[in-house]
Amino acid sequence: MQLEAIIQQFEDRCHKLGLAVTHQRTVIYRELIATGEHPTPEAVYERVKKQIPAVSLGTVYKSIKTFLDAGLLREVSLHHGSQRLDANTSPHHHMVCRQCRRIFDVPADQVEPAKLKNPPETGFEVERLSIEFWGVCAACGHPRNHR
Amino acid sequence: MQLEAIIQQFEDRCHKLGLAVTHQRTVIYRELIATGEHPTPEAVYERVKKQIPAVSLGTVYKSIKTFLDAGLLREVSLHHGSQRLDANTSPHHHMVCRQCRRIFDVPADQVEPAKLKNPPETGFEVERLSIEFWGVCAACGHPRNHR
DNA sequence: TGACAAACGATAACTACTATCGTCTAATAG
DNA sequence: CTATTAGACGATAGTAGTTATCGTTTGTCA
Repeated sequence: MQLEAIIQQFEDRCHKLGLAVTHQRTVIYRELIATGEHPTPEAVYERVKKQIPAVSLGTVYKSIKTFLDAGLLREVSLHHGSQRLDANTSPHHHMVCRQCRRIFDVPADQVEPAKLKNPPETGFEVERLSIEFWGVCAACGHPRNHR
Repeated sequence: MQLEAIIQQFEDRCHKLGLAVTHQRTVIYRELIATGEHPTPEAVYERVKKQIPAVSLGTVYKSIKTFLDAGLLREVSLHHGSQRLDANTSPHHHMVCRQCRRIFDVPADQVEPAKLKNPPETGFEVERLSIEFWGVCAACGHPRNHR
């Protein structure tokens, strides 16, 4: 899809969600789409600042949070913030609650193993893989507003 | 394996690695093993403090870093620290370099999909899954000291 | 076009983590 | 079983990443 069509869709979704379509939000969203990478908020801020020199870092953070809540954007990982340690030496994967961020072990033999069909020709040397089942744990219930 | 046998093994590995076996390290490691969860360094500190009230938070952080470097411990995720954003709406997974932490997309159709053999009876509602291939990217080379 | 809710920028505050430094202790060599 | 010493410790200051507060500005809708 063309970038401008994506921006159009973004504006429509904002209207539907009752979110004001501001110049800042549009530029921030455009930069998030335009970069093929997985930027940090700081990196987004640097890109946006080139177009809106007066933009505030707080605004970038607030906009990102708004987009995440609205489902316009995803996080690569649910674990940023604080480090989580794993001393379990037996092969296992994880279930992660997206609300309370609790982590539950899933023994490896309960999982149909994933693998790359075509080993990548990028020179990337895969050493191990980590499978995470994202969802909502029993304690947090099963609300409908998915991210 | 019994807890005390694991501690014994821990002390042997410390000696082999040239790491001093201190009371603090032993208690920290024991608490990491004893908790079935995936604690934050802060949570480990709280547990250790009950046994060594004078322990410093810095020591807990330093010990954890030492254990990670030595391969005595793993991180649940390579992404703690700063948030990483994902505006790519097409189904995909990730390859993550454990050195430079760069993230590369892997289209979902290149991956043999994983799934839970026995849907968990824990009340955990799985919404989506995230597969990460951990390794070393071409730019970082392929050193031998794996984590 | 005017009213108002909400978004903005500036700034302070907070959490998670790392570095520094003087003291203490585990490892070792005698 | 001591003496020596590298390195591990606790206290504390500093940094990075993020969130909260507040007065001003702006997008939305009547």
